[in-house]
Amino acid sequence: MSAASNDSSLTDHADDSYPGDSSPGEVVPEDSRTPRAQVAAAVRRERQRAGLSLSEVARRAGIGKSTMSGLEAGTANPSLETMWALAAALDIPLSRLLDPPQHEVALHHVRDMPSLPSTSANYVATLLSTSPPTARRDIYFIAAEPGESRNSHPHPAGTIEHVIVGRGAARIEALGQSYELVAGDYLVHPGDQPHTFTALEPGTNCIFVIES
Amino acid sequence: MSAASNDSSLTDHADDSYPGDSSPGEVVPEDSRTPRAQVAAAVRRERQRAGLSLSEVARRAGIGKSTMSGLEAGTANPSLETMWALAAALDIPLSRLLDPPQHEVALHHVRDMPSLPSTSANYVATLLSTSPPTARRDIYFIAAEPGESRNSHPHPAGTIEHVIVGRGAARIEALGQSYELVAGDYLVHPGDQPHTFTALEPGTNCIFVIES
DNA sequence: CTCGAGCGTTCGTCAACCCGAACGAGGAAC
DNA sequence: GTTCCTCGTTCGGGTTGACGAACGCTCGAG
Repeated sequence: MSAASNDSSLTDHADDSYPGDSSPGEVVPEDSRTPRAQVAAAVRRERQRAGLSLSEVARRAGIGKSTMSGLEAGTANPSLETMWALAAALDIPLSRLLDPPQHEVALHHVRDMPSLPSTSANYVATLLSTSPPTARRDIYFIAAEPGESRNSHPHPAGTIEHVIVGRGAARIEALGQSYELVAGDYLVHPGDQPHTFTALEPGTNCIFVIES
Repeated sequence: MSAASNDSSLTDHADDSYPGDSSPGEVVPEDSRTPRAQVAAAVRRERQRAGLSLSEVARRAGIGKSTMSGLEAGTANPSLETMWALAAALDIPLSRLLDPPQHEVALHHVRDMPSLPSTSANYVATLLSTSPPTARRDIYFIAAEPGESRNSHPHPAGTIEHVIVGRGAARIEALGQSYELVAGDYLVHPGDQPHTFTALEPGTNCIFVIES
């Protein structure tokens, strides 16, 4: 319970430069690629980030201190429920303890990316970013020309669609209403309802951020 | 490596309607909130998605069939290395086996767009969508003119920044590298590292999606 | 029909994960 | 000085996860 009482996270932790993992000749290879090492580093990092002691986290998570100790030492192979409790105690998604190397820089040129087959010739959608497992969101780049409207196929229930016009102008009809957007305008609407998209100017493009 | 190699997600998976799991009075409650049930469902889904048999996956992962069986039945509490091997065999990120059913949708119509005070006159950022407490992502619209570069203030650790250019061109420097983007180009990079943004053409605008 | 191969489940056995308790170290209060 | 609290680590012990083997089952070849 409790939860929510966590704050911090606003203070600027500039001291995260933590030494190269020390622990010299261990029984466990510091492969940094082995799951144990990754989780060990992540657990320690998140715990220190929350400003909590090892004992305190163990208490909140309802796990033994020894478990925590071995975990941070990289000598443990924790079970699912242990990690689950730990993530809950730290109030972070579980995957934050597992996805170690936050992706680096990746540049994608629109011409090199696979465009989706579009039913109409005046509408080209490019998938920029597929949703990683943790966060469910896709990012599309849309280039559209004036002409026929495009009826969006219905997305799963609960989907939310964000539309930002980067250039040109567009009309979006959703929930029986019609909205006109120019560059910079932003519309959010439920994606599971039928809606139509129409470019109003040549060279119109926009971004779709689709959350589910 | 890898990065962005995800595909699928474009095709409309309409076949995921899998029966309500039958098995009425089990020893294990189908809480669907307990980590076991979530992992059980995820494992089965991903395995069927790969078109592999339970035995085949077990063989590839180097784990026992019985382990797989219990896992999909929701009666097991797998260890970290077991899940790691499983994810590797299925060629998916580990966290895909753990992603919880994202809760409801907090739908908020954002009509007003408060512009942020910008240090430089050639750079206007507009907060389009603030992140609800559950999902951590903000969406900004940036209008920028050529001139001085803008040094982005450091975001909290773990933050990821997506940049999509809608119009014009821009140069972004991150992790010691310099990238030039034109309309439609998409760059993702860690937001907790120092980075600079420079517009290269008049009337440049772009979208920032910031995930933390 | 008979046979063989593959699938998914269940059943013992062994190893290991998890826990509580005890330990030494470092501070703060008195 | 002493006392008390907390931190993080190291031990036995009980519980449980992982494995291999055997089971019933379905499907297709001969």
